[in-house]
Amino acid sequence: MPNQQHPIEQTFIALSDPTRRAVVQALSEGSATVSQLAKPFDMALPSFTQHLGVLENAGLIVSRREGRSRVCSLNPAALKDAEDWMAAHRKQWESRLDRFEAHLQNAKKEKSND
Amino acid sequence: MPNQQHPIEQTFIALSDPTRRAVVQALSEGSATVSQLAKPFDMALPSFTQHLGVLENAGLIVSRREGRSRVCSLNPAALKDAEDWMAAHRKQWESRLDRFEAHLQNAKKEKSND
DNA sequence: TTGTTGGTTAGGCATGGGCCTAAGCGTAAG
DNA sequence: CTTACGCTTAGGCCCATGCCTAACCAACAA
Repeated sequence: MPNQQHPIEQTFIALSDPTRRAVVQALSEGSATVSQLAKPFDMALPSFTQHLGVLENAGLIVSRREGRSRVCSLNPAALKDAEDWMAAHRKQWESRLDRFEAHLQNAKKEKSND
Repeated sequence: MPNQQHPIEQTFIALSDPTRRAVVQALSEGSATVSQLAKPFDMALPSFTQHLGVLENAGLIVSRREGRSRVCSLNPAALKDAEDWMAAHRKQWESRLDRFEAHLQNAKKEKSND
């Protein structure tokens, strides 16, 4: 059964492999079956399917069975979650930097007022 | 010598570990020395320093020596690069979805014009 | 000088991840 | 019914990663 919880950790793990990032990139162009996705890679199919499993487990992709094929599509929500995590910390740091620079400006002004 | 190239791969690898994400989170609150950062973790110092090495190698943090301490700070640029990568693919997929839905709407309208 | 503090280097162990081949299994086609 | 296709399951190999301890080094303190 597919893991219904998709902690952000799984997203970063999934995206830390070049094959899996390439799959995400490919799927951003549109849905595709397993063998269509696998074609560009010089890799045995079971290895490739394992990568898809990691991506699906992270919630980055979803798949539906269609005849004897399996069609995969991107799930933007998981990407968004990871983006948000990074943006939150980045912005907090950037705003601290801004306040620090403002403080420096302020100190400079105070001094020129002496 | 520190790796001067920071491909996006290193960023995702770095963020795929809970200890390292916690460090990023801590550093978003402000700069800190190695031992300050290490304190919350139940881990030998060499293990922790290794994590800092991964983060620095990914360009996520920078550090300067100060006396016998080493002060680390966050580098928002690396976070931004990874955010951008994800946002690009997410948005491309979302816009495809939008066009697809518009197409469905269109087909529906055509049919009602029969 | 002698210690102490803050951190790094060296080296080793155990688990996990990525890759493979071989075999199985359900669906579709002949 | 038999064959072919599109995967998935099982199991094994190998290297990378995360963790440890022990030893080292450089800066400051007594």
